[in-house]
Amino acid sequence: MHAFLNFKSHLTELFAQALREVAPGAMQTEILIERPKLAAHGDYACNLAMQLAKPLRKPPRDIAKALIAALPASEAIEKMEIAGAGFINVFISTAAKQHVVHGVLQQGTGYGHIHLGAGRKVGVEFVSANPTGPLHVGHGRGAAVGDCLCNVLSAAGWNVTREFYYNDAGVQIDNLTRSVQLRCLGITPDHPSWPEDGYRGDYIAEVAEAYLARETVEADDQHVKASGDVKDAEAIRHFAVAYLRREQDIDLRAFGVKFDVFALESALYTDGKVGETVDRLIASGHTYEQDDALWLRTTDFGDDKDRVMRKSDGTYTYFVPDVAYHLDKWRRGFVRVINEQGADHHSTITRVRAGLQALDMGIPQGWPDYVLHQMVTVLKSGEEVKISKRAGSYVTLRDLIDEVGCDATRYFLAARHPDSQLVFDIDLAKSKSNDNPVYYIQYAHARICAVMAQWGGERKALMRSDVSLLDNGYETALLQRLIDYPQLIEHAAQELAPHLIAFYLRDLAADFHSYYNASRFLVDDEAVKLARLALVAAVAQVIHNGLALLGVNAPEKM
RNA sequence: GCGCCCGUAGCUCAGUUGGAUAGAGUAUUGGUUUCCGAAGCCAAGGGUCACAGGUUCGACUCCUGUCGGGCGCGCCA
Repeated sequence: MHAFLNFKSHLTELFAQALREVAPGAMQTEILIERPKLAAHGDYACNLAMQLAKPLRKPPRDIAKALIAALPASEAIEKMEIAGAGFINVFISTAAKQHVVHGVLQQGTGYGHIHLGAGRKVGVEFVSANPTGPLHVGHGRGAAVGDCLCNVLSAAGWNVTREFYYNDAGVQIDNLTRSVQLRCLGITPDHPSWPEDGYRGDYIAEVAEAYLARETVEADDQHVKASGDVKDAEAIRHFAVAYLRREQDIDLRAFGVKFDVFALESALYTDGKVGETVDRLIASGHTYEQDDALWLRTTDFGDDKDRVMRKSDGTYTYFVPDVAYHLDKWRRGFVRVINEQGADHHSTITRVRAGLQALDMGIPQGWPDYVLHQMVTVLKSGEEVKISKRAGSYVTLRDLIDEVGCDATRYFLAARHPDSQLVFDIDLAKSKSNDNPVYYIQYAHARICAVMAQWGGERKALMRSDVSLLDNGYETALLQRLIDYPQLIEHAAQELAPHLIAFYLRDLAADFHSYYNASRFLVDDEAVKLARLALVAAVAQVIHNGLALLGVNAPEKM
């Protein structure tokens, strides 16, 4: 029954058979079944006839006629029409659509899960903030988009690993260490001796205080007890990193995001992966020495200039461990890796891919994939808040969660195409939160729950409902919307476009609200009542499933 | 100067490997509640899809150029 609900693939198969008969020589033609915008154009449309017009040298409408004649019979199809330049519009019988109601109720939270990924391993790296301060709005967008993408891929049948990579050594961590150490000594950022590139935020003082108080810090990936020794820079570094990692963990938990793997840059050095990568790159012949430095000829792989691997002081530039890290991902068996990052780091893409190609180990050219989100600007009181870590003035993810709530923040940050810049107006999100689309969707869910509570019956009774009674315009629109859901998951997973979930749910909620206002569910006719309740229960289920992908709650009351 | 992303209604944004008459929300205007939640519903107005060429049965979508905005261009990460 479930497979039969996938009308799109069903029609694709039927048209493939018709194509074999009508045009045996044009087998390579791709069959595209799409959903027309207008209901008058049917439930599904096929443009095959127009594509064949040229190779067959026949009018598209004639080809359409031949295709329809050759199309194998199907109970799902009520009628077909030839329209426009040669579209074949297919109308699905209402009876065939009605199966979706019981299908959704039966599958419950599993409805929408498909087998596209076939259990293959995909690694998704996101957030990957360095432990030098709290997470800001940009990290929030990464967290919302990345986590939703993981949920979508998981629903699409992929075996997903969520990964967080961070730099726990290097120049920025040295600055952090020094800043904490100075705070321990009572020196504040307004003091003349405060270093130019020191961290000025108040949270540095909190780290220093905790260190002096010999606190123990338990982050998701490490536990550190402070020695309190102000002279021990190494101890301060360990403690500061753990402390700020813990702060990030608290924010991420409040945001509903969990990681499976935390990868430390320092570990890539200590376990020899960086060294091995360098050796392999040298052996592959893509490196050369110049000006006391070791260079990688990334221009061989599409970069606009070669990149330094080992600086003249003997240390490596950041992209070397990055390549080592991705080699490690490759070896861990990820057939696919997706890195969600801010677009300001887009130049790393070419370098990492070039490094992997230069290893000469058979890693595919376009590996790994990237999803880049554009900048988030924050408006407060009508003015842009400049995000500057050093100045200590920026909007943290925690601020947003506290002020507008986790649900609204996640929805806002995930509901846009990652490629478009995002203006997060805090005052608007706060003061007009009732106009927020997330509440509109949650309201639909809560409304259905209220109706179900008032009815008071058992879900089992809904499974026995006579869904053939669902045939008015509101009902068939909802049926089709529910049928679309698994294909939405497929599309969102293929395009790496989690924002599509948000728009779908908005439309589904709108269809429901219209239905609600035009009909009564708790009517005297028992059969009609059960059928309608079954439909809206299915709608609530899909809203629940979709919101879960966004990481947003589906409350029963609000 | 070079590279990447973006430009769609007053505002915020969708637009499914190129499809039929370009869609939502918001704002504006009008209507809607003896009845399951009005955080709702119904309706109206609002467009040279930045601009100019090109590709073809067909372009918001692909190509080229121009203009405008963002980001990046280090032996920083």
